[in-house]
Amino acid sequence: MPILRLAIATPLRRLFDYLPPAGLDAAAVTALQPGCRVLAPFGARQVCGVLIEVAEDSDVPADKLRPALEILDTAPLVSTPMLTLCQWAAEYYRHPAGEVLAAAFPRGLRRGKSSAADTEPVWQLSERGRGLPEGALQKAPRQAELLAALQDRGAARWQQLVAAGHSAATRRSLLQKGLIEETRRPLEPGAAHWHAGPPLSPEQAAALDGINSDKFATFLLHGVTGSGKTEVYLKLVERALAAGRQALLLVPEIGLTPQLAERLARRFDAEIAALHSGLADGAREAAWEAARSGRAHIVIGTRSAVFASLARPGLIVVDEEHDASFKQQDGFRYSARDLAVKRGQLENVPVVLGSATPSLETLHNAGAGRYRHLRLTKRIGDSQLPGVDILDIRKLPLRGGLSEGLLQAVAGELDAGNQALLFLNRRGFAPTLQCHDCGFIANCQHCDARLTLHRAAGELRCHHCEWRMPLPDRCPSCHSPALNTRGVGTEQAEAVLRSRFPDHRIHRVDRDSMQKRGAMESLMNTVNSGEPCILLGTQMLTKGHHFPGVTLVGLLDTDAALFSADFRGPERMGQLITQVAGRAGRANRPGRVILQTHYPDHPLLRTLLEQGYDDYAERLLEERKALQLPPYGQLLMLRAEAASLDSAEQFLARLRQAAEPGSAQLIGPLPSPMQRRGGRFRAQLLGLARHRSALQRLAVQLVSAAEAAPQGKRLRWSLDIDPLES
DNA sequence: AGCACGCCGACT
DNA sequence: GTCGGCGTGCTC
Repeated sequence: MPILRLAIATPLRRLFDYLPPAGLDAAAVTALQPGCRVLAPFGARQVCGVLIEVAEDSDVPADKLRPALEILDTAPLVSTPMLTLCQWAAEYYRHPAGEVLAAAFPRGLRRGKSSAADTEPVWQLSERGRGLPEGALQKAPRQAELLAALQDRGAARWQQLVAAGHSAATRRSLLQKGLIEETRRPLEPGAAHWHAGPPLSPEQAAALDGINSDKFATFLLHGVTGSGKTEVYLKLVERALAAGRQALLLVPEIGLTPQLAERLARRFDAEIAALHSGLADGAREAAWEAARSGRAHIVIGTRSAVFASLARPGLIVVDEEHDASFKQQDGFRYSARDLAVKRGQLENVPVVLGSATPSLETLHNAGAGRYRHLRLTKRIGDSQLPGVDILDIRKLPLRGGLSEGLLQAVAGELDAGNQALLFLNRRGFAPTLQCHDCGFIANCQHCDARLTLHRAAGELRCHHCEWRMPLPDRCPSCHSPALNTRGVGTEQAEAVLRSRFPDHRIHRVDRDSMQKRGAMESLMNTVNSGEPCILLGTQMLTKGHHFPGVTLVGLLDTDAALFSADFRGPERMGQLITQVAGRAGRANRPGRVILQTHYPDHPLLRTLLEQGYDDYAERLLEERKALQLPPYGQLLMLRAEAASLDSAEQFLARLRQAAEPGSAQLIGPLPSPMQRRGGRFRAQLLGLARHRSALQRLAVQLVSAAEAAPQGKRLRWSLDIDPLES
């Protein structure tokens, strides 16, 4: 008796065996293809699982096997390489296969909804229509035209007919006469067309030349900001489309999707499917189906799009590959960048990782010859990459975090008709509220964190949980009215800039000011109209956006990054400063970057600014090597969250005891960096290994110990392979 | 994760 | 007497 082995979306880390549904003969069962969805009873409910294999027999006792209810698809909804990728990811990240596969489906299809994507509705001549004598319908020229069109084309999508000028009224008349009919036909991709873009610079041409494979190979496209990486991507997409294949482009944030999509749409007359978390279920399903059926020529999306099946994959691009948003930070903690590379291998297509500031992992892979390293060192046009001026702000008076020197530089640019961009990675008015009389500090009741003052909202808010409260007018502890703020957020800097530059527009760009949908796009339009203005914002401002009119970039306070407890702190700082600085002086205007700091002689800062990101990264790699940290060592992190720190730590201590780490090393349990968050206490156990295999063995042991531990059911725990935060 | 079963408090 | 609280146990 053949057995259907299903992946079911449940936290249980195993596959489930079923008997074939009643009424299916043995031949039909063995012909079933993995990747089809199967409806099956699961405990007291019905679930939709994915067929992984048709097996000969089962280890499960025969009396426990239940028959599946229905095979939902005639053809696999997940392509074979994607099925392999999901199983690989389940193993690698030690995550339940059913949940990994669930990530590969849009919500509706995950629940067993039927997929109509294999066919599309088309109009064609009916039996009677085909038999109509020549020259009929003379009194209805519109109908005759539509009839003739269908005669020529055979069958056509209604959209195509509308585009050719036919109307719904004409269609209705012909339908009533029984001359045409609507049927469904298998989906066929339309032809893609495009126009040649601007001529490539010699460097771009050389890079394009270097990415010379239509088979699997990984390329690092390492190009300074403004060097025209996107243009190289477009040429690569062109190549894939010319070969009749699809291109997948991954970007870090939703905000970047419309921009790239728009640029693609301008170049390509082709179907472009966008996949990101901001999409409603219906739109998401449609885009996903367009990708899977092969109708979409280009698929662009965020992290989760790495799981979108493609009928004819030809290229995978990961833009801004260093960006942390490619790593999912909860639940199934995968790295879309790393999976993109694995996917390229499984589908045998080239993978291009692009960045101005590549991650140390990627640089290391390139250095080891696993990735081909292609460089773009020059900016397009004559524009120069600006140097960074350090502004020593020790002992200087600051207003809203701004020194007089920086304010004057801003004034100079505005007077010259230019735009200035100021970067402050802290939203709100001030990060701390303190009583001047008794020293009381407003802390969150649920987290080990200070409450941020939001003046416009008249609130204190926690940036780590949902907690917020009205701004008190007296100290809650000693009732003194002498409440002071400490530190500066974007809201405060904005207020200072407004009073200093009343005649200029100041655009604040952070999560609070950009809540409305389309706010970013309308801002981009205003700013790119070229009017002199000040842009003030957080990270949001730095990711990929182009501001051609910006000639001055100011970094108000990046000092905190110099003293990060996390070993990745310096890497992130280098990427951030380099990325922000890169926003200045595009097009043909020279740019200038001013960095305010209390530590002008800090060695990290000096290396970065004097030698540039590449040498800086080289130095960081040497340090990582000496400490055997990634990419020279492999990490895993087991986190636990409980009602008390004690129980979280006890749980982890138990796991540590149960594990035989072999050559791997275990550190902890230790309280997590922010011990209490959202009212729960967090602790962690870090695993370090020289080799992947040792880390994998450790991961297996820790997970089985966690599942066996009696406390395991009462507290929340999670395993993070290749964690970004430690 | 769901969902059922099971054993103790305040309601018609 | 029952409706329902969430502890614990299972899912091929």
